[in-house]
Amino acid sequence: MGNAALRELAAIEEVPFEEISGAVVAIDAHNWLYRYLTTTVKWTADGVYTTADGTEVANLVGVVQGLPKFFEHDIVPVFVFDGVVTDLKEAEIDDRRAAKERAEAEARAARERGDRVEAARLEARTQSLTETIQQTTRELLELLDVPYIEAPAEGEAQAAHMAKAGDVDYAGTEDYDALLFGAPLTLRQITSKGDSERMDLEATLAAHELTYEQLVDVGILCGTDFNEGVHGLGPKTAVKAIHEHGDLMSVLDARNAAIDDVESVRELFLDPDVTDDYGFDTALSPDIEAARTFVVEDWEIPADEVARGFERIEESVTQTGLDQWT
DNA sequence: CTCGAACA
DNA sequence: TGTTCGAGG
Repeated sequence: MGNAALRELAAIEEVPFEEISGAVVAIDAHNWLYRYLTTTVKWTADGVYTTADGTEVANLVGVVQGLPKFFEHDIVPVFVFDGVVTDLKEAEIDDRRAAKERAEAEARAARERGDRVEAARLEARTQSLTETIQQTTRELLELLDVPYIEAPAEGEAQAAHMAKAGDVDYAGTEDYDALLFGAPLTLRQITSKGDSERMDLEATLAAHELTYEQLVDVGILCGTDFNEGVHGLGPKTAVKAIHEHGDLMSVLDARNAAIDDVESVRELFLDPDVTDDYGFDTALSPDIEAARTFVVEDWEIPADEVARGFERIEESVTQTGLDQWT
């Protein structure tokens, strides 16, 4: 869909990790877990990260391997979990569910004709963030004393809100929607090896001579997770149209186009369901032994899969002294 | 989401 | 030149 259109418009700059040392980042937990699981941990079909009763907990490996990245650069993550799913997102979720079911059927077929490699490849696409995955992630974060909060609705919106309020320095997500939710600064690619990317809302607005409200309108015209965009409108044309007509409604009128629930979608970005009722401590004192027991004994993850991760966490505690962050 | 190819 | 579409992660 048209979400990537925003990349074309966004003011993005690479930043070395040294430059963001000491930053507090509100991490979109869903986005982070998903990215980590698909790129680094490789959700597998062979059951390595599955308990005897068949529960998939690859997330625990992801968390243990992913946290050192923050610790080693003195970055404090505050994980933000999603709350209730917006009705408007249901269409998108239906699409994903359909894709997942298709992949499951294809995987079954591949397995039946004896193509194990193909079956494994397809099964990797059928994974989703289960309740267990989210809950065990919370429990592990608690043991490691890493702060997390619950969003009333979209985690993305809540992270943006915290950044806007100045309670964190950045929203952390791959999703360009962060811009539409009004996050002043967003960090992207915090999981990957190389430099991270900083996305700047003010600079984006300035570069295209748009107000924040107009940028939201441009995003909606191109399409978001919450609405289908207008056919034929990509980033360039949408900006041109907003300049010409002023706002979303005028553009739709002029082109004789319509978007389902436009007002609700706009409202969702401009006045999202978020809370100010959060608090977190950035001084961390992780209980590494308890965390290791939780992962290895309670959830049956092979000890060597997480050994290096825990080692790195331990090293950052003793070397930089996590509990000295305040 | 990202990339690359096809297409007005 | 900008948008769409499909495959892969």
